Amino acid sequence: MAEPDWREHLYTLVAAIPPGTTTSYGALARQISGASARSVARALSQLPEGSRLPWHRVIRSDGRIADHPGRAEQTERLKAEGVFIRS
DNA sequence: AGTTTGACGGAGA
DNA sequence: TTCTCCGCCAAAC
Repeated sequence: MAEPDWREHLYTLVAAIPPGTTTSYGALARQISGASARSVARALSQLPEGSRLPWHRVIRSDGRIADHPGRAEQTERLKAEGVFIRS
């Protein structure tokens, strides 16, 4: 098959992240065959607004919030869940 | 077809 | 700890 549509897999994994916990792009990429940290990040960047995926629980491997326009919102949400963020 | 861009990661300074 | 450089990879120009 020419198209490794692992997006489904990615969505499943993201949806399975327990509240109050976080994971990283690279960690997800390692769980998905054919994906890389870059690919995962790009996939999430294209996520539609209506999706109920807890995308805010995906941060960088160093425990910081990734550089992106929704970074403020993500920080707020994580803070609301009591997640410790390296600042 | 070649270059740039980006919600990354890791090593080195 | 922060910054830079390089590798990776697909989409956009």
